[in-house]
Amino acid sequence: MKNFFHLNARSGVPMYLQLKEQIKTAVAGGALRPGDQLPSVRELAVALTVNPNTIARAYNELERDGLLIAEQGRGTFVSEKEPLLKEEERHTQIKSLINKVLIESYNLRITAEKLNAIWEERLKAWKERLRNVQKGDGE
Amino acid sequence: MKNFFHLNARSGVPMYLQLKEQIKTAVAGGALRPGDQLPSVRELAVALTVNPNTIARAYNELERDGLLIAEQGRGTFVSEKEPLLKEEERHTQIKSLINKVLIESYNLRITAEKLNAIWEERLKAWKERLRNVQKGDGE
DNA sequence: ATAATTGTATTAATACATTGATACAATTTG
DNA sequence: CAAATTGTATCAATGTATTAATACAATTAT
Repeated sequence: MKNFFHLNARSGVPMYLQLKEQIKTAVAGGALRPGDQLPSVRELAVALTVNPNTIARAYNELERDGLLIAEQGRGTFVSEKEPLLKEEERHTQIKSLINKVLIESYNLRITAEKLNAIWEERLKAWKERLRNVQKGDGE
Repeated sequence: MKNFFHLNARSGVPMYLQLKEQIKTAVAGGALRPGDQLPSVRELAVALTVNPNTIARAYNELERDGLLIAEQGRGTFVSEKEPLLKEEERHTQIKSLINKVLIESYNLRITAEKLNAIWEERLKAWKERLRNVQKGDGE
């Protein structure tokens, strides 16, 4: 399996968190699809020259979040199930993230109008990407 | 001065970070306006039953970000200046935050359409709030 | 069956972040 | 000018997070 991932031991960000982010991005970007198998804990540990526990921790937390499924003896896969949280909870989570954007935007002196323009631009790019993913070219 | 702030020592989130968030929210929400003086390091430390250094750290980091201005012997105030970062950098920062929203939204199985609906609702509420702040009723 | 491969659990070493105690420095107030 | 008030700096104590070493358990492959 091709290896999307790369860790920086001196970035300040814990390596297991770096990996989590990269997996989430790979799934959201279509590079990893539901059902896909991830590298084994040991294989990836060797490739990234890090302790297997570091990989396991990232996998574990993403399983807890419902994004991955780990099966002992078989491997770890991108989940094909619905997320664990109820729709309302998921909306609450997104609203909270959006609030952070609004507050940060205000403190950066970005007007609501400019912010909305940026939003529309990013969302459009995102939708375009989703279309391409559906056609099959993941990343 | 009325005290907007409250800290939870056992929340897992460091208290100086809790305070930073609350100050940023208070500024963005209009409860604190440019030029307003914040409680002194000691005064707030007593009110929140925490070490003065904890308050000072939050103030310091927000000053480094350009949100506050501290003057020895005088006090700490909400900045009236423009932010330190260039416009392009500020836009980059917001785009990065928006990207996080998009990725998280995808992994939560929220459609782009639904996400946009939530965005428009939140933005509308935010604009409404900004209008009220301009009229003077901060918080 | 046995070996190999996978994820899991336990424990420990280490570094770092957080908070506090205390003293210092600049400005304002009387 | 002296006292009070403000932010700043330094140092130490402590807890916690991160990573690693190692052994265990389940499944698959031979």
